Amino acid sequence: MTGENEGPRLPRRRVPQQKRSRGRVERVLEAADRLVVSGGVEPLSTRRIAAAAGIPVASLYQYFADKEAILLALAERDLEAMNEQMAADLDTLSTLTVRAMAETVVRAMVTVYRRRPSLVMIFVRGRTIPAVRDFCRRRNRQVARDLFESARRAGMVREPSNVLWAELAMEIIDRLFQIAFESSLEGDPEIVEEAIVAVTSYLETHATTAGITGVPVHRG
Amino acid sequence: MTGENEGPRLPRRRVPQQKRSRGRVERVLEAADRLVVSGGVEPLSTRRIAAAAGIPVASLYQYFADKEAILLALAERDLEAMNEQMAADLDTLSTLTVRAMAETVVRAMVTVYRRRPSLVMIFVRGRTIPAVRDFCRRRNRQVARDLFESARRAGMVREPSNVLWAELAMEIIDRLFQIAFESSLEGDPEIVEEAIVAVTSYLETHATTAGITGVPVHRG
Amino acid sequence: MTGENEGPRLPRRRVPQQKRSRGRVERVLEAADRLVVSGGVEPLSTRRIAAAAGIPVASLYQYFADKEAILLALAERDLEAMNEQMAADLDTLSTLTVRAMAETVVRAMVTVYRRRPSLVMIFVRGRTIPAVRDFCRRRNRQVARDLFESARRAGMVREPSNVLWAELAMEIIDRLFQIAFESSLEGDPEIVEEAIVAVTSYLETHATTAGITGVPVHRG
Amino acid sequence: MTGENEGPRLPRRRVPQQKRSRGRVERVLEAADRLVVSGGVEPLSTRRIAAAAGIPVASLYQYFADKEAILLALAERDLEAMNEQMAADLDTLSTLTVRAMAETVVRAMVTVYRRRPSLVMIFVRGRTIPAVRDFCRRRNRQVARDLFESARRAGMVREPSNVLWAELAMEIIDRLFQIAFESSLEGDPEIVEEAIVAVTSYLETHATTAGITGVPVHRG
DNA sequence: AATGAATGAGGATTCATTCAT
DNA sequence: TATGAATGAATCCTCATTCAT
Repeated sequence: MTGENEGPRLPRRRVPQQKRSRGRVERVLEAADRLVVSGGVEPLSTRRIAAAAGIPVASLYQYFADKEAILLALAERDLEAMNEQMAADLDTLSTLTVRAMAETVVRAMVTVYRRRPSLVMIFVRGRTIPAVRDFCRRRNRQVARDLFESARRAGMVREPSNVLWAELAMEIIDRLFQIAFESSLEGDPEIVEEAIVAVTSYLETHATTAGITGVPVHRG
Repeated sequence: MTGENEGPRLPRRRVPQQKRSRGRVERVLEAADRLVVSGGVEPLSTRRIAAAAGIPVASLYQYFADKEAILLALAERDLEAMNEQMAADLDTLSTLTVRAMAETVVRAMVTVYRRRPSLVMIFVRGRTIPAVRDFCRRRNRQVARDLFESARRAGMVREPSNVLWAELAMEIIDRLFQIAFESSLEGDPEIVEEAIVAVTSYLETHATTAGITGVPVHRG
Repeated sequence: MTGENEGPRLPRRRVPQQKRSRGRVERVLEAADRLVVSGGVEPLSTRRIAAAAGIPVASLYQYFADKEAILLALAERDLEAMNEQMAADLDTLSTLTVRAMAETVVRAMVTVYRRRPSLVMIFVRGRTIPAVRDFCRRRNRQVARDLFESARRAGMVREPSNVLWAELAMEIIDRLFQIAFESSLEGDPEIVEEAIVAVTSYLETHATTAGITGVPVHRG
Repeated sequence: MTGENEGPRLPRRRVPQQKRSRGRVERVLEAADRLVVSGGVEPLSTRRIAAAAGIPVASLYQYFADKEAILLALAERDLEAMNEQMAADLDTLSTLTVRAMAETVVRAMVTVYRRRPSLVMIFVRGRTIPAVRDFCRRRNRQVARDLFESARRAGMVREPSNVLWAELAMEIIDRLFQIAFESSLEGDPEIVEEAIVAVTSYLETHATTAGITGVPVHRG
């Protein structure tokens, strides 16, 4: 139906590579990672990070614009992995449906969250930091747009379409993940399943019949 | 099956009346209200509140346990109004459906948010304050449980039922409201409509046929 | 000629009495005084002041709005004394001339500067602090206006008169004092004499004949 | 009495040519110039200068001993122009009087200040930087000495003469210029005129009759 | 000659809360 | 009940400069 449908594709956005000096930067990120996993995002301070990394506070500002930049760099690193996981998993689908896409995306996210506790601490539980909250909002929006574009090109979205649908869907997932991961780093499986149900049922209200019954994927 | 169905009912939970000294307390709340509406929740401080209320900082602690208590008292006052609005509006329904309940609840919430800008500032945009975030979470859970109980008693919920469904539904609404009210105190109407769609479609996946087609309300 | 001439009078401007707690405030001022006299105005810091006063840094902010306020309070205290000295000395004049007023004012200032080394450190040498510089500028202007008003009322100033003359005269004195006191807390006497000459010769260019030859003072 | 009077002469002091590498140095100075004119002297920092010049911070130290040296080099460049303006304008006088010299010098200064806003920002308004303040003091003293020497050789100064007179005169001009240029880069004309009056009247108290009535200039 | 990297030192201020009166 | 006073703790960030390469 759609002709040249190459399946959903998430652009691999590159982390903008802060300067060089790989070793020190890594040490800072690892220190921040440790601190965040053990104590959450709130009590993080430049002092603590610097101490944990074994470098002077002032040096932090060589590698990062400010405190938040450290947090976001940490998250970005892992979100890159999440992008890859999502892209790879979506690639394995031979038939696209709204449900399949939703499920695939949700499970890919869970997979990465489980592998990266600091991502949970920052991206899921860290929304009390305004900079983090804003960052997450932007990220959700971007991922939503990318997925939406794929789905739309695959003819799964009813026209006239509205990217807002995808953005809200992503926000629904995001919130349900906050609940799922609020008391465990593993994520409550029951809530994860409900997230799939919820987002699927919502998106199907805006889907074409093909989007519900299935669109075959042709790859080049 | 439903037998004695008296329609959904939200218990009017009382604000736990901080101490006494009504006049000063009111002045504090009004001051906090003003500050929050004009500047958001972040830059609020005991000093500023006290100054705006025209009382010494130390006196704040006569009426409120701590800074957050002020914020929460402010929210609670308005959430009480929201409870009433929801209860009243639900009372007008002669036929209950999942869709009707969802729509009624969402619209009641919008009504109150529009009337109370400080509620938007605190309850919707104020989640960067951990105490607020936790409070909202508890409140959402409670409202969800109350509504769920009504719906279940009305035979709208498929068994074996799970209150989690209601809680997640409420969190979906909550999140979509954050998006709807993020750039306007009026709430983006398009997003509000989508919120109704989303939460309805989700809840219908757990509803009985009656919950979808309609349950007549018998009042005593 | 002038009729009711009561001689020049400087209003005794009151220091706006920061709060109460006399003891602590005094200790802070004394500490700042010591530090300023021994090290000048530049290396002054809240930390050092607090340490020298034996109180926590945060307490500084109970008594003073900010760091500069401490410095200015110190200066103000002594400038009050200078006002009194000037007023008292001007009071002793039985005949007013431009020269006599200039000389009296200059000598009164020297008297107080010699008694208050910290005033020299702040008001004369401390102009590298923007807040101090601005404060001095305002003070000079105010004193100039007051003196000018007296002189004008005494018929010493040629009409149409311009208060700018007095302001510039005061700035001339001020600058020559900076030179006089730059290498000694006593003030180079030769430069002081020249200051009198300079300001007198300038003001006489704008004076009436009476202003040059003498106006008798009638007191009530 | 005066014999071989060749008119006042200001030695053209050479800027001591910081190292070499002309292009980069110029770029730094231009960057500093821009920054100073737009934001004043206070918020200047090596980082900002380097950024504005498009070179690494560390390279600044190839061309300048320290941060202040940049500021002073900038000022020196323009003060050289001021020397030339003063020398040239004094050269046009066919009869020397104290008044004529004072007026010529003041107007020459104004001319250059108007042409070089950065000189105003540094030399006139930049005295909150200790290095600048000291530099200005030295410069004023030097110019005063040079002019004094000319005047003295021309027989305009009463003996026993004292170079201090010239130094104080220059400081008077300097201060009145601070007032004249404090709120405008053009310099308040009224204050400029008063500066001429003030410095003339002061210097005339130390002048010979010839210095007041006029000394013909003989050029060789 | 040029520079990326590194840093020690210090800066002012804000805050929520307690307690003696 | 009311409050003036007091404070411990912590905050992020900037800066000029050096040095190894």
